[in-house]
Amino acid sequence: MNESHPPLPANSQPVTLHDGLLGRLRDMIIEGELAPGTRLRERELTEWLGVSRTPLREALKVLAAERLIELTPNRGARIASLTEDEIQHMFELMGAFEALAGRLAATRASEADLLELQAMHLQMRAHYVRKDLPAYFRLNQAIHRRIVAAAGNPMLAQSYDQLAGRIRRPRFLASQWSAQRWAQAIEEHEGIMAALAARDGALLARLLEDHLAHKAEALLKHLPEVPAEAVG
Amino acid sequence: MNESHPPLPANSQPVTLHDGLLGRLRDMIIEGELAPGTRLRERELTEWLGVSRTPLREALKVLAAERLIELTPNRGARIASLTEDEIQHMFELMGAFEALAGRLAATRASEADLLELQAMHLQMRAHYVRKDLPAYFRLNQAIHRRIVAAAGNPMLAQSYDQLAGRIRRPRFLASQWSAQRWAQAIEEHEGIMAALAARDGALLARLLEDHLAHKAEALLKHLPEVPAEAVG
DNA sequence: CGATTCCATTTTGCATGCAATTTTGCGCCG
DNA sequence: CGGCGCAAAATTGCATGCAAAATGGAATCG
Repeated sequence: MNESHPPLPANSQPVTLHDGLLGRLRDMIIEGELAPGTRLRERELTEWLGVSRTPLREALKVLAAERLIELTPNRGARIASLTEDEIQHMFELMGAFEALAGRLAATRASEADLLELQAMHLQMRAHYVRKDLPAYFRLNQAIHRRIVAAAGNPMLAQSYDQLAGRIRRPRFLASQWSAQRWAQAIEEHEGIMAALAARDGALLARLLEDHLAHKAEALLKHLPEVPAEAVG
Repeated sequence: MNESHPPLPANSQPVTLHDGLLGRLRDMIIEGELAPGTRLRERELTEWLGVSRTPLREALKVLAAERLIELTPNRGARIASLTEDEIQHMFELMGAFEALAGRLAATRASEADLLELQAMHLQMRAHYVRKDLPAYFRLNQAIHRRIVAAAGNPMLAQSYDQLAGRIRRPRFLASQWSAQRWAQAIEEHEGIMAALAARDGALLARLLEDHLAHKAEALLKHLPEVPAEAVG
């Protein structure tokens, strides 16, 4: 009998049905295919996804635990919506996550981490020059996620990912920010990369937190312009 | 038809079976009735809890999402265990949570919050004098939770609660610390209360983080003495 | 004309049954 | 005596069926 982990290639293919459903539904919610407030009827989803209710219900329970949907007894599920206050609170928390990640990454990041982040940064800059907002947005998220990973604290990475998932949709929808804000964001990223290269944890933490605060400010300023159903 | 929230008295009684199970199982794991690594067989649990497999499986999925159990496809569930590294990472993250809570609570706490915390603090001190460790432990957790609540950020409170739930068992098991550490903890709490009363956010954040770091240090020093099955 | 009550329909919650995978026990061979 | 293979038993994953609750709408009453 062997108790050690099998050589799983990370989260490869989902072997169970409910796990696959979970991933698909999570993506659909985060990508914004399902608007907040939308009611999810089990029968409807089972027909659409080609499975029975049992695995679907299991997936819904998990999504509710992740707060991506709201599940009320006997009244079904609806896509969770975020108030402006909740978004503000999330950014507050994200700021603490990023600051901690910065402080840790400054001392724990490997040289390979730094090189990879530099490469990602340069490519993101290229997306900026080409004004390819979706690609820029994705790579931006990836860079921040990579910094968190370089902090070498899987618990932090978990919590970060969960919060990032919940807040991603309004962030994307509101990313039609002004060209000026975009330029400022790039500049801030330059500073972040420099602080990381210098392994100045205190500075990196401050820059990351400020950067996020600016993002929050830009988002909240543009929130009223975003379709109401998109944020709740 | 009315879309506003019904007048739910918060989380009263669980109306659904799986929700009730979820609470019971969560408590059993956190309280340590179920040792880490223990295999959970569905049939066994259903007989023990008097329900069918369907609601039980839904509850297990949620517990897995909260990382209180590990669920491997076709191979069932076992109580999650924590390595020493994971515990260390959790404390690192908890430190950031508490620091943020302290910074926010210093400016956002109401006078009622301060009064209630003072009362709790005094009672905890009484438990200390009586050397009632379990009562002290519970009230200590409650005080920290109350500070987090006073920070006025529900998202922070959520993340904090989830992490605290996962780490609570080893903390309790290792709380047979030396009398000296216990005295030091009380002293640190005095400082924390003072900083809060003075609404000095920076100081409060630092004191809370240091306090937690000391707890982590004491716990990790005593970990080897704790039964292996209790931490994994 | 608006609000209410009642009933048909829909939808959720749970139990059970079956197929597939894993685990376990035993005989067999080296 | 120890390792291997195979079959029986146990266990998990999923689908379906039934009961309870909620939803929608028409008929009724004020």
